[in-house]
Amino acid sequence: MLLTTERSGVAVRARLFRGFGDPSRLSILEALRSGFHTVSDLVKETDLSQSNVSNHLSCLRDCGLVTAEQKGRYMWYRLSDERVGELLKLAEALLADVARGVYECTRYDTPARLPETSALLEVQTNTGNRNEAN
Amino acid sequence: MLLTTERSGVAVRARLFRGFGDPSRLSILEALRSGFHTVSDLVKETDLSQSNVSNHLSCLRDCGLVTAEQKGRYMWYRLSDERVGELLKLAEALLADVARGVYECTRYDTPARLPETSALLEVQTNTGNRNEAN
DNA sequence: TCATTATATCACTATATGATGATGTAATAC
DNA sequence: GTATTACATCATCATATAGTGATATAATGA
Repeated sequence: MLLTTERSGVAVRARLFRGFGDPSRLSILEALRSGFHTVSDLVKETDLSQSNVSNHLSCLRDCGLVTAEQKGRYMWYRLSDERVGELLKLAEALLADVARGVYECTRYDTPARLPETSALLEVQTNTGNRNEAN
Repeated sequence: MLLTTERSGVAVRARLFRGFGDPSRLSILEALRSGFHTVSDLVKETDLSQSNVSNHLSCLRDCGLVTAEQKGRYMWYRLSDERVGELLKLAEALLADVARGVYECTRYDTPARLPETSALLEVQTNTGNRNEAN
């Protein structure tokens, strides 16, 4: 039973989106859009530490977003499917139009984040409530 | 300065993807694919608590993924852009093919999750390393 | 008016998640 | 052989995030 999109597909798809939902991983994916990269390539391009990149790659591989192939002592990574690139592109386009929304984002008190990149990025993701509506 | 996709766009886009990257929010977005819904509609359809739904909606609105309009004492929510639906669809299609990847996922020790939905969903997202490569 | 319905807000708490640094392990180079 | 390079793994810790329950608010209905 290969759970694809039906039952409990929501949780799996959420996982998939999470793959894209981190700045470090997104940087890696962006880098891979231009083709094969080794881990050290990615370390250079993203300015992340080697273990950090490796761990994220491991996660991305688990999610099925990238695939790897060993050649000598190098591991060559690439996007697993062109639709990964399409998703990135589509999100880009979407963002260009809903940017105002993201722009305005500052829910609650903005729990403090990178001082430089910050401010505009504070799209809080919090939740809460009661269910008396039953 | 309306940061769209250029500088620091990675962080913003990651935020956008995070909007999709949670099972509860994804359920809400899925429900909204079929059109306008009130909060109470969504509470029924998703089995989440009212405050939970409201908080997630607040987050989704901040991300620009949904928009709302008040009519009387009801708030009518809908997807803000058809590309939101397209992203959901594309991810669905992608998942159908990379499902094997997600299927196999169990990184580290699988920190315990929903006993029923579980197992297959365990796409761990951890990271780590050292950077001596400098 | 008061009750009820529909929704939002928020403090609080438990858990998930990301980054780091240390270390393991192959593959090549010398 | 030893050294070095390329990468993976993992424990640890700090922070982000989601859910809950209580409460606020606004709109309608009686």
